[in-house]
Amino acid sequence: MNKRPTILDVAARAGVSKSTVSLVLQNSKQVKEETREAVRAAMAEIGYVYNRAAAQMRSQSAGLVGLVINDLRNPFFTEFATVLQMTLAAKGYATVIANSDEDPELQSRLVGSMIEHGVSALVVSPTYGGCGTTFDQIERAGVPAIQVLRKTDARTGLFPFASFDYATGSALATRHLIEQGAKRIAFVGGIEGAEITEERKSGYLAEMARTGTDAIVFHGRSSRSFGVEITQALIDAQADAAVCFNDLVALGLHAGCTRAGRAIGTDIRIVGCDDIEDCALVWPQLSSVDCDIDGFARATADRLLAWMQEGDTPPPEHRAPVDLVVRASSTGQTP
Amino acid sequence: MNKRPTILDVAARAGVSKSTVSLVLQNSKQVKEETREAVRAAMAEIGYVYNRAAAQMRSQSAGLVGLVINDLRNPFFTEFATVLQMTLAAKGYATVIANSDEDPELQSRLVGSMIEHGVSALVVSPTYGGCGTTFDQIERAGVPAIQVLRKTDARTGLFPFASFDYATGSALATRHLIEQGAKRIAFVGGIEGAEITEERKSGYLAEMARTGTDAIVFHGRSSRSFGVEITQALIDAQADAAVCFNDLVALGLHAGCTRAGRAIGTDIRIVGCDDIEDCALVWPQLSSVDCDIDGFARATADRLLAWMQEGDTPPPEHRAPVDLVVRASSTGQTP
DNA sequence: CTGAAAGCGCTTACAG
DNA sequence: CTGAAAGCGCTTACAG
Repeated sequence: MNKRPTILDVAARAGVSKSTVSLVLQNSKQVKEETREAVRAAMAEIGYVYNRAAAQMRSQSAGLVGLVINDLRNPFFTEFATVLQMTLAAKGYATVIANSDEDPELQSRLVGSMIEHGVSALVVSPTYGGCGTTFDQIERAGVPAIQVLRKTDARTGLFPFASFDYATGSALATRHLIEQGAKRIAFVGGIEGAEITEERKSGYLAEMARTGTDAIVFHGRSSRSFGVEITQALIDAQADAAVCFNDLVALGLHAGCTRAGRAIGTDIRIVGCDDIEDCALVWPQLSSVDCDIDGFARATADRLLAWMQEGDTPPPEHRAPVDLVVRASSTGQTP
Repeated sequence: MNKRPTILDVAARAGVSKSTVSLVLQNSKQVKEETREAVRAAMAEIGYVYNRAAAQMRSQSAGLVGLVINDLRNPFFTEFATVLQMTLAAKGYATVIANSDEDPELQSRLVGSMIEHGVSALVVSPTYGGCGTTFDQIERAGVPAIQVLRKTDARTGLFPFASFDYATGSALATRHLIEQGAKRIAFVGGIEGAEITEERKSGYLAEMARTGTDAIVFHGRSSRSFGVEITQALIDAQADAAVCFNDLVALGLHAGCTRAGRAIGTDIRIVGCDDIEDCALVWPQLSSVDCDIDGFARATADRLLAWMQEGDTPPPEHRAPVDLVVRASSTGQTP
């Protein structure tokens, strides 16, 4: 294979100088339409490919955005990553995606690598604990970065935070269960002490306090398997309803109750959180707090682009609204 | 913010020449241990960050691998992407991940962008149809690329293909259902004519032919929602068992049967394919053809690294073995 | 609107 | 083991 042609080859072919070729590459309007066409034709003829490394070196911008996610296997994050990536791609940015797998040390290495690659900005859904290094690193490199869905660095002026209004979401869910006649409502899932858990729990606790009912809390992992495992404890506690930390826990509980022969929607009412696709695809269908993750991902991409390109720093804290989607798992009414 | 320090600054600080710094960066053993330490210390003191764009430009290698997936939201692909990314990260490669969303035109643009970014290799799970452009592009750029899970370009010498032995998998599933006493076994899901569908179906058809039983085939999308939708058609066809194209279809069918009041494992026996995590987390648990996607992803990463680094071209076609995991959805025996 | 020249921060032979 | 020099393929002022 020959070495790749450069702008010099294109220039020779088109009979112009290499500066002109460079300007065409940047869509500068100082170049006459005819010339532009001629250059484009020359590029096509000799199979020219743009060398971004060279451009990046000179212009200090790579057209690359870094995305580091604490758990990429979780479908909620997968959806976020996918939509963010596709939105950025439509604007000409490639996305380096990495899963930190809840490992702060790995997260820090990944971020370091992305900085070396010259990412123009970072989006981080951080691990809990040990994030200091990571954000200090980002600060030193001077790369714009936003924290999404989890806030682990308090400097939201430097690292703006965007998430959903989860407290309202769980309050809505709890109130709905009370209206359905539930008497013993449990909160299930989420690691105790994690900011997001406390936030989602706060709406539940507020409603329980308001109605003078005892709170029943089962903390744990945010996975289907935790939902399955905790089912018996809920039955033992005579819970007749559950506000779950997220849909995975709710779906696990759903499976656990089916297994235990408890009628979902009557014996036990379940509400999840995130409204992932599976909620509408299990039977009975699962009620959930709907977070418009596609819209959130697109908005995040837009905020990031405005920051990178126009220098508009996003607001320190943004909360996207949420919505309760009522289905059979909390009403017992199968459509 | 000051501009970032370069190797010249490091060299000045450490009192050596910039060549020496460069050698330290590359872990060359021509540098004395003491010198190496001094250089490292200098880098830490002044907060040096390696500039890969510059390195890439000179050395023609970016330490970047491109991954293009036809459907990144599918948990099977998500798992593949995640493990591949993590394995490559452990070897010092960053991964640019993109979802082509089954759109050949988008796929071609994404691949073009990755080539511009100077990826050292590509892993593609291609869209069906219109892949010609994409692979021609890759060929012109001379970038090593492997096709995974779907083969859309016949030039497997140029673009080695790696997948699972799906035909054996569906044959195993079908034989198992026959042994369980199923009389009317359907094949459910998968777009007719797609190579992977035909491959999975072939094992089923072979077993049906071997036992002289009529085949019942319902083609369609590979999603949960298709599984839900097709349930009634299966009931109408008096099917008592289903070999599903994948787990998503099987899980949709699972939900549909629960809704319709059909006892899974007795009235209707279901086997999925891929053995994603959810199979063990629904009730009754779902039997499935286990594809060790983690192992496959790691093996793919290794093959890719050997190709990039040693020039070892992978074999034109690789088939990873599969395994039938029997659970309650096909036996009716709840553990 | 186009051309000649400098330089981005590294790596790579080549001397010493 | 270390230093001086060239060059990777672009972009960016600066003239014309």
